[in-house]
Amino acid sequence: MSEEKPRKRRGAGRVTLNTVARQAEVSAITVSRYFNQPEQVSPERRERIAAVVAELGYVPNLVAGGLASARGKIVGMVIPNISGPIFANTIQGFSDTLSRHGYQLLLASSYFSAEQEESAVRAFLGWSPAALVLTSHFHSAATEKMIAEADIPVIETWDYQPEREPLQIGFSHIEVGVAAARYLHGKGYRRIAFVQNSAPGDFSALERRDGYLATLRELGLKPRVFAPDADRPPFEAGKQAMEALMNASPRPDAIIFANDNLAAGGLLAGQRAGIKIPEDCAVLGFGDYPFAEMLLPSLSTIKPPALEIGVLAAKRVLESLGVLAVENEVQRLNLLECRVIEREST
Amino acid sequence: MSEEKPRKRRGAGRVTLNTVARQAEVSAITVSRYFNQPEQVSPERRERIAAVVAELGYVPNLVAGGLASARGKIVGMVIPNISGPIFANTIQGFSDTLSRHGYQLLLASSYFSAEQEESAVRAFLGWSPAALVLTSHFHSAATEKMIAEADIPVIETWDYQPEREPLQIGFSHIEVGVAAARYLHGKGYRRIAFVQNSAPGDFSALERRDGYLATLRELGLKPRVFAPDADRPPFEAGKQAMEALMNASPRPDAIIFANDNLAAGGLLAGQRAGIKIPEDCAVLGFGDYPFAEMLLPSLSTIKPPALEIGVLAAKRVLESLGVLAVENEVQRLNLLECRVIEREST
DNA sequence: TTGTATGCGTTATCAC
DNA sequence: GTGATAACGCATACAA
Repeated sequence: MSEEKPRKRRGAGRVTLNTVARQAEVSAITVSRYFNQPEQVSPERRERIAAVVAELGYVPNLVAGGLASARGKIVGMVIPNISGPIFANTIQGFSDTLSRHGYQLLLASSYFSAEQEESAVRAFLGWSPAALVLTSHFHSAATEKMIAEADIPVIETWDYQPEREPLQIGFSHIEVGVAAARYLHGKGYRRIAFVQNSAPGDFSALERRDGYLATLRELGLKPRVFAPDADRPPFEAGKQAMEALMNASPRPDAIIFANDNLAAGGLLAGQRAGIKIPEDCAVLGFGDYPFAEMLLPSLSTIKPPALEIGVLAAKRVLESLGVLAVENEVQRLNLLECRVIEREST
Repeated sequence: MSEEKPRKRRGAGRVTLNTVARQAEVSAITVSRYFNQPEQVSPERRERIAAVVAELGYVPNLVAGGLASARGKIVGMVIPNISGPIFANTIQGFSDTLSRHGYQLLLASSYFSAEQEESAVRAFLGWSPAALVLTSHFHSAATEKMIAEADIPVIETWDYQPEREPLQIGFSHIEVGVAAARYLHGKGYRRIAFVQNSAPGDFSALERRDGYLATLRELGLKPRVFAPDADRPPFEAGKQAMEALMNASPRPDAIIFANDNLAAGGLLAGQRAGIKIPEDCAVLGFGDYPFAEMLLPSLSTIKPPALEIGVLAAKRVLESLGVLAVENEVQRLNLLECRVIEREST
């Protein structure tokens, strides 16, 4: 009796490729081809297989496939924090684009910590992912080594460093700092301060500061940087900064915050202290978080291409896997634009 | 020469368990135990193995392990949308708790579509995940069938339906509707309206509405439900609702919005139209999105336990896998609380 | 505590 | 276009 299923140790009675093959009266490899290169299977058998697959509710075991091919249909992504209002869009765009092509997203967060990133990358590599997507170009030495040896596409997002080897999708944080300073200068502000992020590992924010510093010097203005206490929650950090700067002399007439959370904290603190925004002091953020347009006054900010980064990263991954046709020529660098969103606070 | 590596077809020259075993002069299974049950390996060999692992930079192949054990250290999660301000916290809590115990997160979004959820579940099952986490109890028949046959823990989050079999972690949306109506009634409002979500698949929001309806009838008040156009972006849907309701007669003196995005849209539209909030009309949201406290007037809302849901879901998963000790007795239901956050808009 | 034999479900290789 | 066979790298079962 071919019905007699031998008692297996583990996946007892599970429907496998062989079950389907037997029932459709073809070989296992033909069923495999039915899923991976359907055009190589004759239409007649295709139908037979399709019927059996539907009847048995067969789901291909991607783990076995991954082991056999040493390349799983899975892509690892490490992001500083999942719930952050900007990165969430990147994840969304990335995940959706991937899954539309049969790839799955393996996700972990690093909280701006190189160690956490390293352990995430290590864990991901154990799944022999088809590709890896990281954030920024700041990694531990061990991470650098792993990705160099992994022999899979690695993409760095939210950053742009021409001299680096990995494919990059993002923008220059230094240029954002430059653009912020120039924009405020163009509006007539002259005592422009910069408030750093309170998260210690956010090196990209420091690059924005550096762009600001260089630009102010270039313009012959005196830069003024305020650093909130490390690890202070962003709203409070913004408040702390605003209070400190408003009591300083000379008092700034415009403040660039490292991100919108800080800016919102600063904005509210300023209003509470009776400071008119933007008349007494302009406020500029970064991120264009959803609430930016809902504040009173609404928050001027610099909008990073968060969703585009995710979508483009997925496209580049799929391209380098041969799943998607390559757009134009192969581009090693993918520089996107940040836009200044002018609202009421400047 | 034992150095002579035979040319392999696929993972040519890759460092495997056997490479480590040979170099450490132990058997492969001992190295396997070193990773999975270290306490069963003698300290002396542990050291030897550790040294070789570090030297070779060996990373266990989780794909092979998953195939052999028919249970990967991976957990699938389907969430309506990743970038939504509330679900993001659930993902964050879930992912972090999992990864702290060596499990990885496989993530997909459904956009409130049962079909997309189904295809995500199907793809996940191919990875033989250790567990599956879904949102709400609304699934397609095929999904129900798959999770019933999968023989792995399945947890439903953001919901609570006592009669259902799967483990649930969440709260009763009906009760949220009840609480919202009772709260406003308690504050003296009598013409209380409800604005539905514009996303058609958000059935949980409809349950909140049902709770509202039941309560208003119970209180002897006349309910009034407004449904914005389907798929209209939330801010605009809120605006549409507010404008429609303010021109209605009798005009409501309080509005419950299906979520904070709608509420924010309504709030701004109301102010623009010269309506004083909460004097002319109170506004209550749901979600406690980050911007809620930053609006002017700040938005009263109902705060769901987003982060806790994620953390608790991960804990329950790990418990049922035997990774974590079970808290107290095994609980099939995990009912969490939503709190009314009273701010200026009510 | 440690080791041997075997199989997990698929795909690469090569032959037809 | 189709199939037989041998890996892929690890963990289970059982023995020592």
